[in-house]
Amino acid sequence: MPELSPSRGRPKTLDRDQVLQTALMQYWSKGPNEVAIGEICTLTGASKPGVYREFGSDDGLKLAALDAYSHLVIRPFFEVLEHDRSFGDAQTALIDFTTQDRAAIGIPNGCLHVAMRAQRDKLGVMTRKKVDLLRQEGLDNYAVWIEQAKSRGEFRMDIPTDIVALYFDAQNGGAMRMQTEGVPNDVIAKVMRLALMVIR
Amino acid sequence: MPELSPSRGRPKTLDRDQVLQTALMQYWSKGPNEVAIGEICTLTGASKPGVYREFGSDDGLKLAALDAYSHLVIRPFFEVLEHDRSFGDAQTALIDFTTQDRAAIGIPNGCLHVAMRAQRDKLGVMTRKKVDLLRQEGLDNYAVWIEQAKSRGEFRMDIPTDIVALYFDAQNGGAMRMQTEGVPNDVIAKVMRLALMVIR
DNA sequence: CTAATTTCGTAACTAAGGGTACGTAATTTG
DNA sequence: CAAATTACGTACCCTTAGTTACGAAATTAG
Repeated sequence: MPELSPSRGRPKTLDRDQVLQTALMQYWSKGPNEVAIGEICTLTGASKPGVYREFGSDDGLKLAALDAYSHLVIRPFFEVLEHDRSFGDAQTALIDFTTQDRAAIGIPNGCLHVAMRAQRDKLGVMTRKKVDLLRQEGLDNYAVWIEQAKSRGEFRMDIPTDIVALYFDAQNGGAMRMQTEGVPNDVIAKVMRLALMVIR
Repeated sequence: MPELSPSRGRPKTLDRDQVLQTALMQYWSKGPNEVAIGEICTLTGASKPGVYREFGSDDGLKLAALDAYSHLVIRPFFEVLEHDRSFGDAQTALIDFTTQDRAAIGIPNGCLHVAMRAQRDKLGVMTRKKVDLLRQEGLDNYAVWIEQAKSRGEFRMDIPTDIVALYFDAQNGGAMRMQTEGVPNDVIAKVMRLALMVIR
């Protein structure tokens, strides 16, 4: 059902991927509600009707950007936890991932998902739904990781898994907020190491 | 220099305090950028020019609301830490304060200051400045509390005070975000107790 | 009572930003 | 080439929300 290069008609010139990447970077660096569609058009040279034809609405563009973000950042983030290393190794890998030097690799500080969670009410229905879904998936990912560690005897059994999952989610959110607020990455790393001391 | 009831002229009818309280509650419960000035006018029966005469601008009204909030909530919050009880007692008092049943006492969930920090870029210059000030004051308050606990031997000396202060700030932010997202208070309390296990 | 003073509130103005109507351009099919 | 088809982008529309111009209303001083 997708329009796979129709044989007739005027050829498409709008660069979907360029618009999407630009939108993603703008939303990520400035916040999802500080960027107007017209601004993305100016930056990419696209026309407003072109963008609307491609993404349907503001909500659609934000959804597409968040989806791209989830593949670019969130998925790799949770893959760090999966690879069967020890609980301790995974934790340091997680801290490294979170506090790596963003400027050096050309990506913005903070987390688009965390930012969207903080502005949930201002988002369209589709994006909001995706935000909620990603939040739940994140908690689930933490949960399986923790259960695994418990079954290996690497984590204390006396704290419910869902509480620990919320705790990790909170630490990540806190780290991302600090980064947004300009706290240096090495300081954030120290705070995260403190946070992970609950693990004996 | 304040206009203390001028002897002449039409008497003022605008109820400053009512407008301020309404604005505070609206910003607090819905978020500082989800409430239009016109809405506050409708709710209070005030006229827009009246509100502007009293508060100067949107920025001025938000500043006044945040200031009221700091006296109503933030100050009492940090006073919990001051009263010379043990570090452990102060911690449980802090959790109780944070996770008390808001609906029962008629105050909104979440924290206006945390919400404003997340929307910092959308605020006017005056409110933004106040937000930053309150953040710094908060960190300072945590710091003196921690130093005190250290000097009493109630807290490990091997972690820098400023790191612990950022950690506490992050936990509070996380708790407030959970509350906003609808996590039940008893669950939040459990997460906070886990967070405070770093203390020995 | 008149002038001076202070506040009131209706009815605008203005800018920003999401969204689209519509005429035009570029292609393929027959 | 004509018809059908698909995409393009200028120039709007419309709503929201912050802000104010301005004439009327209340009050006191002289």
